[in-house]
Amino acid sequence: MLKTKKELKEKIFKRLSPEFPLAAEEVELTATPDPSLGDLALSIAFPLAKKLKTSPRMIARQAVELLSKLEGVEKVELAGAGYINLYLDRKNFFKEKFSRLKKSALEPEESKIIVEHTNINPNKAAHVGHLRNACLGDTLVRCLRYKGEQVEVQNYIDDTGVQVVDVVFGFIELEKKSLDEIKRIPGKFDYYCWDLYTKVSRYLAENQSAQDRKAEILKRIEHQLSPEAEYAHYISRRILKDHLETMKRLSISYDVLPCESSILKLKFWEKAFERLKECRAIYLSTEGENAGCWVMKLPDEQEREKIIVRSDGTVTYVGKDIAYQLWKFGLLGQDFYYEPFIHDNNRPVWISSGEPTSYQVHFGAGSKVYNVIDVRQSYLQKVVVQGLKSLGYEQQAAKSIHFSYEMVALSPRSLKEIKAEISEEDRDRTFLEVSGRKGIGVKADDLLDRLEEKAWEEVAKRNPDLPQESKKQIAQQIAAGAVRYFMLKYARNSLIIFDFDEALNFEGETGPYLQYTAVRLRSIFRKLQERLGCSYQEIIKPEILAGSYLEKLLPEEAKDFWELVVFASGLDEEVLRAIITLEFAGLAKFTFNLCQKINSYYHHYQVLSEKDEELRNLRLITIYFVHQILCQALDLMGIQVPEKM
RNA sequence: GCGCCUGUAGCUCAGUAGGAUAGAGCAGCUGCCUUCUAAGCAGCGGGUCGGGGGUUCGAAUCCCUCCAGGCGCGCCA
Repeated sequence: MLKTKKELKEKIFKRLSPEFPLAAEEVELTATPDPSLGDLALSIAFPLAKKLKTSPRMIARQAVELLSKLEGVEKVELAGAGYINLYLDRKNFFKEKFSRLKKSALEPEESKIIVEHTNINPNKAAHVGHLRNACLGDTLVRCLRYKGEQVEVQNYIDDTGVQVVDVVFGFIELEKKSLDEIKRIPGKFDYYCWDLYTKVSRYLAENQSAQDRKAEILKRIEHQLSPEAEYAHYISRRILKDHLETMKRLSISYDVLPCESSILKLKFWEKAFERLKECRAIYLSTEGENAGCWVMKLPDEQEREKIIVRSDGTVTYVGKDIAYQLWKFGLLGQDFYYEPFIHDNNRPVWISSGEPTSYQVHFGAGSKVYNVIDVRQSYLQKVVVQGLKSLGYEQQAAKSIHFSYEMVALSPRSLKEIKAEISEEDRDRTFLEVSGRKGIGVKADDLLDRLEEKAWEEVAKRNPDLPQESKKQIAQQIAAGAVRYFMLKYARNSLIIFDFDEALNFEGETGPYLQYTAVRLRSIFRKLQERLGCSYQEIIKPEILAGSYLEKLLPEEAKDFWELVVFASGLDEEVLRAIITLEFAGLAKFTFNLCQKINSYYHHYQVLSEKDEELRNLRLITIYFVHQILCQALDLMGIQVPEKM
């Protein structure tokens, strides 16, 4: 539809501009409120009427005449107070759209786009909040690739930060475990550390004196001293592997894992620091409470200074982030070293190293960067962008996009289910923020396990004869589809108050409903082979569309057919809109509505039992068309289509 | 205190670079399985779009104001 609209707009402008004071970008084609009013609406008469001091209907009447016999348009009509409605040439439209199936009308604009997402501290298991981040990030990646962009997916690993230090502290000081003993801990290590981290947080809050010992461990890890650094390295790597396993369950993968330890080792910050000092982006505060710190000022926020380097000379998190952002744009003049960390579908996932390796691979140096981080870090992301601006990198600053989204919180019911211990002050709240520190959160794998269990039962009920292995695989696909749709269906500004009943629902506007729709469409083609002995490839050929098939349809079916085709053709527009607004709820809703329409369509119009062969084939081709687009949309959201359900 | 965000059906949410009659899902109630999978389809009921003012041909959408809620503003990450 994107292509059709673009071509039409140009033609319309050509016809109207000699007669009316009109700019090309003022020609807007929108959907009509009702398909019976035509396919596309032009509301240009309203602003023109104002300019020319006449009535919109007068303008519209004149425009309708000027637009007669437009190529690709069957009829132009005046409607309402002054709308100009266009009826598309159905036969040619469908023919063209069918021949362009699987071809995106979108075009790439960047040389290389970097998307950073997931970024879970490697000291505990992933929870539902992390799932939202990863699902949004991965969907963005898929949409950008569909648009034709070259995309590099990064997952930043804060392997030397205080959260990892807390767990190291727990193993050394509370559990008194040697590294070998830690290595022998069986089972899910991220779960083990989830509990330990909560214990440590409580212990540190109650024992102020332990803070010094923790600070010492932090220093020793930053300076790569034994044995603390080995602890941190082992723990973070093992948990990272667990995280990657969790994400794999959702078909989410990465190209490269840049680590904070490498940034420290290769002195990325020192380099950035020199530059920031040189161009006076930051300055040494000499008086007031920030005396002795290097600080940055945000131009529009007069009062506040942001501390970048502490008075003891250590750099803050945001400082390191500026250096990291410079590297992402290839502005640091230096790269990490890399080695393969794991293999995902025979493709290496690379991890950064501070030491030279034998691998000649390079990452970073993007022309546009998306950082998928929740809304609470908006201020810090602004500081990072300001850093780039101050260094004179205006263009890169403009292409540093903070993809922000609201957090996931837990409903009182969910809190009860996970048996969370809730403090007195939190008791009256209608929801509670996920907190790794307090151990309050729904672990990603727990949620996926519960979904899989439920899906398995449903599959077994319906398809008892399937082999165990198939049932398991289908259950996994359904569980993943449920999670991914759940995370996308809310607008990113909307706080998700997580509730098990809602997340575990497979009916209505859910991932499994979409999957079920695709599975059933697919089974029509399978049954075609089984019952009638012919494959759909024999029937669905482009030549068929050259015939006079559409004329065979009775008015009611013609209307339903056409509405379906026009709607399905909107995918490209929907994807482009999603990329521009960074909003995937619309794409999710579009796919859901497409499913509703196709479900309704083939309930009304039987396919295989239709005696009239031409009619049957036309229905088949319609269903094929929609099925293709549906599968594309599902793929963009990372939702797989099971063989059976 | 300052900044950002949110308020739409009983519940959860779409719809906001102004556009034709405000939409879904869940929950409730009616029908439809000897039929391409009932994880489905068809239908019914349900609304002062937080309140008030303004801008105009037209406002859920833009502006002002008030009310309610959330988040952020650390020499934490």
